[in-house]
Amino acid sequence: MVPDETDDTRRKILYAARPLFAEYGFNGTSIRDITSAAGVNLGAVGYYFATKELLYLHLLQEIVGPLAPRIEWCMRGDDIAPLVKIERAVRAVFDHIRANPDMPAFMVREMATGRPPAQPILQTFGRIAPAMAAVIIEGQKRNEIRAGDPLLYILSIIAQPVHLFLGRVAISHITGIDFDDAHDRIVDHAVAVVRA
Amino acid sequence: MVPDETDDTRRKILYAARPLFAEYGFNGTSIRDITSAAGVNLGAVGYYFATKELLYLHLLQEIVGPLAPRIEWCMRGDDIAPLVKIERAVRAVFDHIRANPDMPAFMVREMATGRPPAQPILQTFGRIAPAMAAVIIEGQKRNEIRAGDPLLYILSIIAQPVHLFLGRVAISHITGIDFDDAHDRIVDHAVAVVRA
DNA sequence: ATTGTGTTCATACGTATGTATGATATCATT
DNA sequence: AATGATATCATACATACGTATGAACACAAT
Repeated sequence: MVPDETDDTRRKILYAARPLFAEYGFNGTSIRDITSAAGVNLGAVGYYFATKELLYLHLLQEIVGPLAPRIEWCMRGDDIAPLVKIERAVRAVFDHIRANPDMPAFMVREMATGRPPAQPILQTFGRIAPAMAAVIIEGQKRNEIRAGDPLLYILSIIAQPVHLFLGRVAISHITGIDFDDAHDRIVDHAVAVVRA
Repeated sequence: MVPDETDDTRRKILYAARPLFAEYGFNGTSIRDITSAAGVNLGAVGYYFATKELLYLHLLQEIVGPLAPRIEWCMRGDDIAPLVKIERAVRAVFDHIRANPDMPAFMVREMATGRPPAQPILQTFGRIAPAMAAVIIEGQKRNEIRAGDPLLYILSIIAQPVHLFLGRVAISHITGIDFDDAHDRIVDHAVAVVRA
């Protein structure tokens, strides 16, 4: 029947699959990798998610889905300046990434294919974009935000944290410098860039 | 550089493999996909590149390698203001992406894995980073560039074009708006963001 | 014509893959 | 104790994969 939220095996699969998909991608992760990392039987993925792709999509929804209501919340409030709302959104994205460290890898892999991203991403962005665009346009009316395509600004606001986060790891590999303890510094950097 | 009938088998393989790796990733692209797209025999990859991974690395070098001397060139010139050098670098990255539309996908897939990027990327960034850092530090000394970690700025400068380019495609899928003819607008947006 | 060298070809091999199947185990309800 | 729904398990199966192999071919040099 409908699998319970408290179902142990199901949770174990989701928990194990997340970092594997993030690091090795969809095609680079086998069901056997997932089930053996989760310590469950090979057939468990088929039992709970029918196919590997449905498992992946469920995970994607779990990872990017919660971002939409968070951003929408940041855009609310008639007495709050547009720029402040935007800054809150940037911080919300960073917060979300900190709580879901695999999110950048998932997102970026989805965008790397030239084809339409998977439904969970389309859906989430379909909610975020209009809310943010309205705020940006309002800010531009008030001359508090520089003129320019709102969509490009939104793109920057979302992409900036994602790429800073991914780049942080790459840079530490290249230069040996570790930004692990510099989360706040990176956030401030991104906020400064976006504000400007 | 479009391969015609007289082109070398080796070239045909590289030409066919490039967009396949970009769209489907390393694991999502089979040697059979590549050779049949290239119209060559299955064994040709083994003959010219020994393994699929060496073919991939050769391609990666071909795609990101030329960026290093270009950026280094942009950083040269004692009588040129640091900010101008940086702006030239941003435009150079966009130019390079326009000439190599698959570059963002390759780069981003490399960074998505939490592990060290492949050698061609490490090598290229190892050349770019010191040159740009010196210019940024010089600009900060002159109070022409805001204080902050030079590495983070470099990261932004490289990542910004890559992500704007990838995001452009995603946005057109989500909103239906096509930025195809808006290359200059996007470049100016990125330059403005970086300058600020 | 023969040789030698570089290239192309069809095909084979072992392994890994996603998914399906049917048996077995678990456990609340009767 | 018996039943029946749910979950776990080992295993089977067809296919796809990367790579290896050796024959066939092209063709310039002898």
